Amino acid sequence: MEQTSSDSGWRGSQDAWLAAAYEVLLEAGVDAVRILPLAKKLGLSRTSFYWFFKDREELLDALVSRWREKNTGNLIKQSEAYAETIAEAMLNVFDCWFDSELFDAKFEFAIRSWAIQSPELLAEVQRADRRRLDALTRMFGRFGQDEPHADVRARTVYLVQIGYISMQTEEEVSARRKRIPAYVEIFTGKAPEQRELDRFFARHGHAG
Amino acid sequence: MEQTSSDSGWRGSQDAWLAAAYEVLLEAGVDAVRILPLAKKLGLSRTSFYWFFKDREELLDALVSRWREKNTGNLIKQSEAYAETIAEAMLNVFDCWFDSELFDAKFEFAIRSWAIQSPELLAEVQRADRRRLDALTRMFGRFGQDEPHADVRARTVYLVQIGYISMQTEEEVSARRKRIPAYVEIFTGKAPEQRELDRFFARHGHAG
DNA sequence: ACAGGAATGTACATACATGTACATTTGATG
DNA sequence: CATCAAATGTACATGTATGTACATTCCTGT
Repeated sequence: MEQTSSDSGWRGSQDAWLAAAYEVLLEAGVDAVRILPLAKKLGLSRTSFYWFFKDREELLDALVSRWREKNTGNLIKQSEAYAETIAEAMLNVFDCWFDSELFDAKFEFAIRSWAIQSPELLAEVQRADRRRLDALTRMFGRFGQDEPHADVRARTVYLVQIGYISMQTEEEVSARRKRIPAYVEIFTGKAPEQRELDRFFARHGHAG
Repeated sequence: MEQTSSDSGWRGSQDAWLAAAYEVLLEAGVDAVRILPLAKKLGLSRTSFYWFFKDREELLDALVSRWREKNTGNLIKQSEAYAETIAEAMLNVFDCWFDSELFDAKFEFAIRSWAIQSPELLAEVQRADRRRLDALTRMFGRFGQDEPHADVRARTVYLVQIGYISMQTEEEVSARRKRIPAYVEIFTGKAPEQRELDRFFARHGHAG
């Protein structure tokens, strides 16, 4: 069985370095992800890093892989989930914005900021954008929107979220929750039914 | 009279360094804004930089000032411009997204990415967000939206744009132009009149 | 044409990062 | 408990950045 950092007797591990790198990436951007500071953070010698990674680049690649595997897959899955109405479908997608297991917003922003200085990463981010937008467009298509409207509605939903992430706001969940009905109405052109909202809030463990 | 770089007999100038810094900031992010590379870019000795700026920080501050003065002011102005209908008001705001004199999207993104590693800058960006959102909310309020809807509509408009910027897409203007009617409809809940669109396109020098 | 400030360049001290070579310590296993 | 690979640490060579001191060159105005 594969060992994780916590139960091997050693202080360091590939995972520990990666976890530290992830934290720093989210808090301060790629350029702050440097081996020496990470070593200090972990209380390890800088050079033992090289036991787990060939060099800094390999660490950064590992961060990108982590992002790739998490965010895009779940968003597409949610936009393809079963729904009776467009409002319900919309709320399935909203799950991503309220469940950090499904979509890691801070990570997403850090990656996009990083892409400004890396053409390869930018290309990859744009591939992800296209896949996500396509999935959302198909969702609106399934509920009867014609092509141009489905496209622009998909963009609206997606870009509002990407924009929200880029604002780096720290808000109470309750404040964000209040906007949900209005967002659903604007995004889909139709106000959601109360029972649809109830189902959504129930999923997210809010008493009501 | 104040001299600008081009007509003083000197090769360097505060403006030349700032312009180079601006370019690099947009292309590669803050961490690429370093004096030595800038000097190479300008074909000057690194140290003559210190004639114009105390240190790197002063240069970075100048970049922030530049951003502050440009983007926020114009966006607010456009959202307060005269309009007969909400669609027309919306299109006044759209001016910003189609005229780089009014709003510098790449600059905006570079600043936001920078903010990830600078709490002071983040605070300033968030102040700007608030001012801009308030102006947009007031705009929707003037056209009869009640508070919660005006707020969420303002957010939708603003976040779509911030999200678009964050995608770092390079698109033909024509592709973006096609989406305008659908966006106006989604953002305001009402399709724009043809004459309103005509007025908009005329402003932006498209034959029709 | 020359004085004097504006601008540039050279040289130096320093800081912080990377990565490699090699020695040392640590922990699991027989 | 001895062994051996896993993990850590020390030392060194190198690269790239910063900022200061000081000398030099260049433009402008008289």
